Amino acid sequence: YSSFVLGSRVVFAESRAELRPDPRFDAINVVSLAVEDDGDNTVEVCVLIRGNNDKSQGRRNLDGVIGCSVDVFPEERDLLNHLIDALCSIDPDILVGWEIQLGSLGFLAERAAYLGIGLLKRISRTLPHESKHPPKNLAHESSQVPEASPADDVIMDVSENDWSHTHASGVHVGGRIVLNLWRLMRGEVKLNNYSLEAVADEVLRRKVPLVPNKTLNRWFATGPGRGRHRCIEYVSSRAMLNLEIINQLDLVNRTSELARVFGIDFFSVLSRGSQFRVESMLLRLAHTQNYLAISPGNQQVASQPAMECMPLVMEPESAFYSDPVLVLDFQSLYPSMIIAYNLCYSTCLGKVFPSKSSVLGVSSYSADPHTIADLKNQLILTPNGVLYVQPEVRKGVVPRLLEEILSTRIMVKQAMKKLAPSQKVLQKILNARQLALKLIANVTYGYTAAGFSGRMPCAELADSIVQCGRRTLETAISFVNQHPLWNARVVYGDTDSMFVLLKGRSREEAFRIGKEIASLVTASNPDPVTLKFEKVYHPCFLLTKKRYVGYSYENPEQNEPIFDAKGIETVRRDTCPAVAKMLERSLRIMFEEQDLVKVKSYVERQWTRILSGKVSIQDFIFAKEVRLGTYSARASSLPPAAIVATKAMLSDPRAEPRYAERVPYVVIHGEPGARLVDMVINPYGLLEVGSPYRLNELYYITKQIIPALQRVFGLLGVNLNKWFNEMPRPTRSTLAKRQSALGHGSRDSSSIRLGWNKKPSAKVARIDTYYMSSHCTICGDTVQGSEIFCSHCLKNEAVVATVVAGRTSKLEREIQHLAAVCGHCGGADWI
DNA sequence: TTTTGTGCCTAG
DNA sequence: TCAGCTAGGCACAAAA
Repeated sequence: YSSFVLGSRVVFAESRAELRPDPRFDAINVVSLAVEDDGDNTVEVCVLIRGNNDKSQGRRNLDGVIGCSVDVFPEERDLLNHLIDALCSIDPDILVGWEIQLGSLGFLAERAAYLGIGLLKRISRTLPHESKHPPKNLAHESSQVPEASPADDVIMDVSENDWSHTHASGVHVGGRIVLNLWRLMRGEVKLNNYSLEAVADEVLRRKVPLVPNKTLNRWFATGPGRGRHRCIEYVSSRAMLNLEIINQLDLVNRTSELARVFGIDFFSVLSRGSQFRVESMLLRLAHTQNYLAISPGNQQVASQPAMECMPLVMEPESAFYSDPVLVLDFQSLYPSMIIAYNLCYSTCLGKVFPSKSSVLGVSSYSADPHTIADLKNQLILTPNGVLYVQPEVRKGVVPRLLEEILSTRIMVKQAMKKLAPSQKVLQKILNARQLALKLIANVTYGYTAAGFSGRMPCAELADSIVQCGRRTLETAISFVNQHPLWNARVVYGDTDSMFVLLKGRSREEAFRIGKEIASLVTASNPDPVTLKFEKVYHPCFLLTKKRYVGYSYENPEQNEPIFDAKGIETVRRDTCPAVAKMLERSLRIMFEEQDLVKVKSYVERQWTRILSGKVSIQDFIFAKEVRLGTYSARASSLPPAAIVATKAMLSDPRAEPRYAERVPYVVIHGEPGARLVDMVINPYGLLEVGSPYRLNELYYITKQIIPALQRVFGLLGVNLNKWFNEMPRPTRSTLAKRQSALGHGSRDSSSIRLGWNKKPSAKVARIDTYYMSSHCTICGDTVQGSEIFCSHCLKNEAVVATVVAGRTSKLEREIQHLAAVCGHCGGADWI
């Protein structure tokens, strides 16, 4: 651990026109390594450039600029060989890349293999394997050096392997951990897309530019000097970003802590599933008690009895509640059930009335009747008709494991409280540890119920856990409903939670009653079952099962409520931001003002903006995960996001989305009666100059925004469609005048595609119309006279340089890229 | 027009 | 080879 080093690399390669780099055609121009030494937390950057022989010139222009070492190689092979040497001497434990398969290390390996260099093998820490199938020619050509036969490097190391391809990266280096950072980020932060820019914004709170490969090429081609320097600086900054993100999230320490708690190795924490973690802990404990686990085959697992029990999910009384609603839930309900009722593989005596005799889970067992008779006062009967022995007879392994996990977690939490505020590192470690314990406690039930891939599931045991939980919740609900003093009613509950309506009570009273309920229900249940009083909603909407939203208060002193939504569009990623924003805003207005007139004027204002095109396209971009190759052949067509991805692949095979990558799309006007899948395009398609496409405002309003709002405000008797139909329609007069003044009036009208919008009256809103705007093309600030850019952006050298360099006809396209480089307006935004 | 199946994402 | 669970809502398109 002491010599721990992170290596991070970004590759920039040549590419042809708009295409992404392809190792079969495009040479590597720049490789940048950011190396962090865990001992002193220093970061060093090494840059390798392909260029002319004049090394001194390269150095002179680059030295000291970003504090990195730069080496220039005329030949690509030399560059790669030097890279391999550098990696071997740095000898990092972990190699990180943003996208390991098509970019970064994967690209390097593929390109190296193309040039006859076995890169992955040569940076491996393990000795070359005694190959099972040695190349036949090797015996005859003994002079051949190992790296001269790199073909298997590609086939074995960068091959298309379903599992490692979709879940890790498929790129392996012996003795080193290879991290595919974007995929790890999916589990760390919830985002609409997992580009480096989006993650840097979320994690580091920093806007970073996205410069297309094509632009990098142009910069690089200017040779030693400013342009090439900018290219190198950009590539290096991307490499360092990887390290910064990892450090900000404390990824390495947290993963190490998980590895320590579960007793598994570092990479398995990231690459293996929950079963592996549960087993690691369970088997270790089981062995100390002289138990061995059974190993049923796939057939056995598949043929175990079906599970019959379901958690309780109440149908909520859908309504707007202006009275306080309490939210209480059982803490770690399933682990509590396992402990309280001694539920375990090792304590189960089977069903009282078995449908098939002597079957228990994946195996067979029938309890001896005499034994059962002897134990008759020491048995536990679960609500699904399964017998278990009491802990006095035999303490189960799973209950013991969970008891230890839960009590350790309490100890860790207490230890955290005793820490001085200065002990931040220890604080983080202990916090990671208690989270790991919580995590493992909650998936232990899943282990017993793992049907598809389970290594040791047990249907009866899983059913007992669920049904005990269900009975506990049902008992609590009727207890609350029947209590004579509270006048309370449970209006919703899901698995382990209760929503209690207190009609006509104040929030203060609600907090008092909430505490009472929690302590009485806890007292009426066996240890360690605990009902926790979580919060008071005041007011709230209950919509359907698993969908509700309210203003929440966690203690009586709290004055500012928290907007708390579950399951609705504001927290979902399968709608566009416009829907989420409008829904949240109107809910807040409703909660704060309790006045539908104000809600109505808000949504009408927004609809007007949308219809007049005064909106940011960003708010209308959908982004959904795409898993090409998994779609049903029976279905009529692919989902919209998959359509967009497939289209992109037609012109550039390297644009294929990674498995489960989120692919963005917008909905545009189409032929009347067109299906949705015929009206989706990549968002960039809308921004191109002369684009015939137009955002389908009516689709967004009538198919996305209105239904979402209707589900909420319909509960108050509102008809959103009526609101929309009776709303005065905005005219696009300002825009139309401007266009006709430019002589652009109807040039493209024949190519306008029309869909929902039956009247072909709308004009094309194109980027060049904004040239007549009184706003800066880049940042939107007001400008003087006929200026295109505001004074701030004009002061930005990078912007001006690129504008002046480009010919006027190119200007329009460049503007998309300019927004990314502008230091004033923060960069990555759309225009 | 209603029902059914697929896909996606979330709650717990 | 490798893979915790179920319930549930909703959009969409095709079949009934």
